[in-house]
Amino acid sequence: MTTEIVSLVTPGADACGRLPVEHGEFVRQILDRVGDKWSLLVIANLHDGPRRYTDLQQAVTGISQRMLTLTLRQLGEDGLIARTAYAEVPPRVEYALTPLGESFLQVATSLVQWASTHHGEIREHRALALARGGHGETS
Amino acid sequence: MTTEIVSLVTPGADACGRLPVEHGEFVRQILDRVGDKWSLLVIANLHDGPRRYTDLQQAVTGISQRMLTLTLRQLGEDGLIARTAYAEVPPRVEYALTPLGESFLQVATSLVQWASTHHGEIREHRALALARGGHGETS
DNA sequence: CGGCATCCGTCATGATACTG
DNA sequence: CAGTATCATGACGGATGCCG
Repeated sequence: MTTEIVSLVTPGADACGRLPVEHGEFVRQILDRVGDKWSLLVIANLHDGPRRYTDLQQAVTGISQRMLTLTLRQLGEDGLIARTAYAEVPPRVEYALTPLGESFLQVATSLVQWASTHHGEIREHRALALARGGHGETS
Repeated sequence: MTTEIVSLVTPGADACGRLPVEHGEFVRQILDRVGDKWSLLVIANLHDGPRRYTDLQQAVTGISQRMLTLTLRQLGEDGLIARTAYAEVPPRVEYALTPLGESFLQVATSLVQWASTHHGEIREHRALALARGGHGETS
């Protein structure tokens, strides 16, 4: 829905078992999911266990109903989370991580940890780059 | 430049060492980099060693000069890649992964591998979801 | 060759309002 | 409480053309 990949990388760029870039097609699909603004946050907030719609909305803070609903639906369609609706008087719906979702959470976690570890370096680099070419040139 | 985070998640959602969601701020910054359309692909194409501008443009296939330049600059500012310009008659510029960039590549690789492993499941789920709610509802 | 600037279309995102 | 529908916007990305 969001993208329509074609080839992405040179068709002859394989022969290295380290990063199967040729599979860019589905890598991009996954990336479009993680890369979007909320998916990862929603998943992260599910690591504790099932959570309700409103509950999530507050947990993620800045998310709108629209985006929460959309993200939840996408994640559900991808099989990363499961939706359970209870036919009670006050409607209650819970979302939980599926096994697939949990396996993804681990990958996501390593990403987050990398970010935690290196964001300092990155910020330094950014500041440095900004100081140099951001306004005064090299002169 | 792309986003202006504020809080992202509930300020009281810590106490769990597994996913420091409270750090969503810089996680999002990283995510905005990986999540964009090309960064990961460019980085992946650099795992081999230094590469030239035009070289990269062909390697990534669908990328435009604009996006390649932009991506390269971003990555450079973040300290993930290094730019080396040779003052030769035919101008030559090479881009290479920095140690930071290589450490990131490892994380990216695990993400790609997860994608490789589970894209099948995801596609199944998607097809299933599509078949059910895509047009006919639940009877 | 390598790179930047501009115009422009698209689409994801967010705000708001309404329904079951 | 949970979710949908509509509208507006602004970021993102692509094409083109010019400069070092």
